[in-house]
Amino acid sequence: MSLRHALLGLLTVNPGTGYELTQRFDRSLSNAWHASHSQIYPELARLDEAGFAEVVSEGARGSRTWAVTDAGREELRRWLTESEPNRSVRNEGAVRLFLLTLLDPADRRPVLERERAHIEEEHRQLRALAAELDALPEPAAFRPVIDLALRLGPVMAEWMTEQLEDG
Amino acid sequence: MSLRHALLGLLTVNPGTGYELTQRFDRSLSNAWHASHSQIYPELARLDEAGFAEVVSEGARGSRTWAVTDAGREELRRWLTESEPNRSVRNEGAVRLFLLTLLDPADRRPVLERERAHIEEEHRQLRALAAELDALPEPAAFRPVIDLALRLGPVMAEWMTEQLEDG
DNA sequence: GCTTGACATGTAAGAAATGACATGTAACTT
DNA sequence: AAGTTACATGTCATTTCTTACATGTCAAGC
Repeated sequence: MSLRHALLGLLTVNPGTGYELTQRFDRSLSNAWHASHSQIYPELARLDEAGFAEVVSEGARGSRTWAVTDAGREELRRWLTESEPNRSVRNEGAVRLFLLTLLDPADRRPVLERERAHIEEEHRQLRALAAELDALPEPAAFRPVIDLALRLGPVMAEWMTEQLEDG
Repeated sequence: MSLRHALLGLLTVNPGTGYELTQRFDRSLSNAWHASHSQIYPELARLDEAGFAEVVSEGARGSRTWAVTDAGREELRRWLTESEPNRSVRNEGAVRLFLLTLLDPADRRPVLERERAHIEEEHRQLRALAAELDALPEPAAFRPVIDLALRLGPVMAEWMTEQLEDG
């Protein structure tokens, strides 16, 4: 159950409300997983039931701040170190890249250009995020993952450029 | 609906039975999408209903060979060129990589090593597939996508090596 | 002749995910 | 004072996916 552990992970980085976690999911995990609030709220309730997370404070507008428990931290550790990863991937963009080779070049070209523009835009946003993180007093634990993403982007963009030249 | 179009795409490459398509899904699209036969058989029936695919021959053991229709090819083209890609990605491995930064180095190390080994094994298999494809009389349309994957692998492996050195 | 494994197709229950519906509060702007 | 936007939490119907159940054929090896 990746949603459960992703949530446990985000809560380990920092406690937060369901609303906030929904946003953090999109900002930091968007290249790995997606979950909307309609999944997150019920899952927080289940984490509570399992003893892996708990409400630590209630604030304005009925907001409830959740934090991971010791049991939750241990469950996350167990999951990361002991369970076999589920390797199955879902990436529509990659499906499209694969199927694109079936189109004739005239149809393929604009799609490839759009994809390259998208990759480049993502790269710009990642660079901005990296700069933001580097300006913080303490370094973010997940900073190296941003570096990985920053390296993968140009490789994809370059491949697309070559495809556009060859096509 | 990615399953539908992935299937349409595989049928465009080559007609095939549901059984065969299940295998091809795993072999050629495993880094992009996964579907098991229990999803594929019903979807083929739906593609038939929609006029996008049809049974072109029946063989031994009740096997039925499906092929894409002209309408199906057009639907695939329309989907690739006109519809907005769904950018949401599901990749448990990437989630794990992200969350790994939360563990202490002693726990992190063996997981990183396992991941690197996995990446390298995938790379070996991709190289073998590439060699296989290059030995064929006509070049495979999707050959360039293999090249992209072959470039991404080493970047990930190197990042992991660095993480192991730094940790 | 028998067994095993690959080929081959289906269904069905349950879990997970999506997208829409529904409601209300607090802060800021005009 | 009214309007807008961001904050905040939930539910529910539908769709999609997974896992298990269920059945049968054909080829190869023993």
